[in-house]
Amino acid sequence: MVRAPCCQKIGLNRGPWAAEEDQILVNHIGRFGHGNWRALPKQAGLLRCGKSCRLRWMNYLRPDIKRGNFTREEEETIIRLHGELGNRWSAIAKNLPGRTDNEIKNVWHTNLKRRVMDPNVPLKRPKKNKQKRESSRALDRSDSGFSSCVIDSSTMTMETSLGDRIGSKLEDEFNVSESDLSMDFTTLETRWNSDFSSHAASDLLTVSTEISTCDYVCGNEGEIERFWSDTLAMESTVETPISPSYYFNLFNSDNDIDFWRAILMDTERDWQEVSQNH
DNA sequence: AAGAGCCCCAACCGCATCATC
DNA sequence: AGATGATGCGGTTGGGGCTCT
Repeated sequence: MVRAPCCQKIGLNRGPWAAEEDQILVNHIGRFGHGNWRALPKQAGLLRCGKSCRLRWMNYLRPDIKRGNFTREEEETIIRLHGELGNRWSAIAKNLPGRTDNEIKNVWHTNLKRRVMDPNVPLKRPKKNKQKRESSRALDRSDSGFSSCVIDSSTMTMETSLGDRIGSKLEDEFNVSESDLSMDFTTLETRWNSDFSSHAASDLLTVSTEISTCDYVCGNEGEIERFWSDTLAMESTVETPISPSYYFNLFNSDNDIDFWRAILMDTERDWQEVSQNH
């Protein structure tokens, strides 16, 4: 019996994903999840096969994927597990959080295999920050430069020019004083409940977008900014359930693009719920 | 500077397995 | 229990970027 193709391929896009397609897929999964891959592309308005969407999400767009070079420990884990499990890449990937089976398979074939066969063989040319394909850079997380954020999240005290910039934004638009920005979290929560929570979603997101895209936080000027300005350029006049913990965790120095994506997805979900209730 | 060859990795393909009816 | 559809998995490919000559 000949199995029918997983989808009607005539007229569907193939090959590298465009930034717009990535964004559509991320937005759609953020809103509705991915219960049915076969139906997803049609629902999302993507000219892609469901299988292709799944692969793109699982191997690249999923929020919990770790990018960048494999550490020595990860490589040793792969070598050890490959010795135990063989080419069961997905099983190996389960032991390496944030790494995909495809990525592990690639690193095995391109680097680790020859090291195992002959430990004296030198490593292949060291990986540099080589330019990736344009499409693959659409939502690239590996070079977002978020680590340069230096807010002290334990005390919520703003210490740098980033603080000045965001601080003035908060002062101007939310009537938040400098002393507010140095409050401990409990005080801040109280203050939020009494004063800040009446702001509309669009106002809050204007600030969070500015924070996420300002050059202090985003070293890779342009891409993330585009992503967020495009994605968040939606109107909302309703109040949202964005909580102070959410909002002020924006200042955590460990935040990266995954964090911002999670914010986006949750916010969109919240908007959906709020809109439905109106 | 240019081009040939190599390397890397995202994406594809086909088969296996699981889920549902 | 078997048919059918959906998803997962591993092997492979193709093209862009990098290095070498």
